[in-house]
Amino acid sequence: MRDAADTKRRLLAAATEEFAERGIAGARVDRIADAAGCNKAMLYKYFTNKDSLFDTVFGESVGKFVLEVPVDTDDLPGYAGKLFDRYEEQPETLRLAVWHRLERPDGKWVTEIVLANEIRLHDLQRAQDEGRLSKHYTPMELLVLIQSISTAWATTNSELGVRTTLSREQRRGLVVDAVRRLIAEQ
Amino acid sequence: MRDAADTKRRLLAAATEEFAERGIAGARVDRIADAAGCNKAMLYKYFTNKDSLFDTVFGESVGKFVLEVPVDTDDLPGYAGKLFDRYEEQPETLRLAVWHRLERPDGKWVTEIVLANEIRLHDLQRAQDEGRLSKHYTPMELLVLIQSISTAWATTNSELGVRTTLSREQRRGLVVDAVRRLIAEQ
DNA sequence: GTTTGTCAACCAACCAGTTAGTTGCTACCG
DNA sequence: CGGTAGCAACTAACTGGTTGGTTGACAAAC
Repeated sequence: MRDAADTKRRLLAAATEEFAERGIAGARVDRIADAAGCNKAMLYKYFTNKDSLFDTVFGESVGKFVLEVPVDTDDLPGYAGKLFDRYEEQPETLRLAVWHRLERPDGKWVTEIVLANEIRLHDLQRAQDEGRLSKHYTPMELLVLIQSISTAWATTNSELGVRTTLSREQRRGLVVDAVRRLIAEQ
Repeated sequence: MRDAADTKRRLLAAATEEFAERGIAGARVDRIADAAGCNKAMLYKYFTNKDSLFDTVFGESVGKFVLEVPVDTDDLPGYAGKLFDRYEEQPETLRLAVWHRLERPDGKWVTEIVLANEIRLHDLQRAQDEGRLSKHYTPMELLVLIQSISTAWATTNSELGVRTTLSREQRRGLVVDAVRRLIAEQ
């Protein structure tokens, strides 16, 4: 019954859900503890406070993400499609990232993101040097474009009435096709 | 000295800043009243509660936005550039929209958005019918793509270390060029 | 018996929303 | 013109409930 590691894991899972849903200011510490089936004191023992709990949750979320969706420099449209799939299946990742950007603008940079990004930039650069990838955009420009296009549907305000009229497969198709067009030679 | 309309305007201005900065859950009603230089009770007289104050702020922000940035179906890259400019110069608009999407997912639809969107879709459709615009993407797909590309830089998490390394003009150039590529024939 | 995990109860600060009372403007009356 | 009644604009202080964070007592494992 007594399992510190498991308690910690349950707290993290509950916190992930709560933060993804409501953000930092909207999240309630009591609700997280309740959902984890344990006491608030545990939360403050394992994570020093609300903000640092969020940071842990976000770091963990990003860590999983970069492991699970590696960039394929020889198939950027396919990469964009995989990003799209991941955001569709686990929207918490994206929501946490948006909350992070809005609510912790000067929070410590998550090293997982910085490192993963440097590797991606380097890989793209090499693909361009070796002639496997169009040089029309710089590696950084490519990353920004692919990122924004793969999250296009998720970040569109619902007023466009868009979510309902197109199937997931159609929306995915647009993402893949748009990236294909961007990196096409000429 | 006693000017109801002006008090209301000051409250709206203060609320816009506070909500854009901190979102709904993070905003403080006292802070808004203080910044507006008036009493909290005034806020509750003119706007019934915090949520409806946010709705008013957001509706007003969107209303101004759609008036100031009309779509030009014959120059979509230029339209994307204007969107980019507007988001650079008045980031509150975009921030409010993101807070809205995160914190009021089932709030009432802002009619300004719905209407403006219908008009845009219709205009794009006609441009395609008259052969002035590529039919590769549907009007709705075009809107979603243009929207996401023009906000690409603003919605990229700072971990990419991107904001500092490229000038505003360079970032704008990318947005315009990407849209140009997407709607190019062939 | 000592360390470690757990919890109920507690606290001070905070926060959205209310109320009872005051102030300044103005339209009407003499 | 001078006085004043009425009303909208405004305010200070309060309320009931919530929130992040703490603590001291107890229980289980070793």
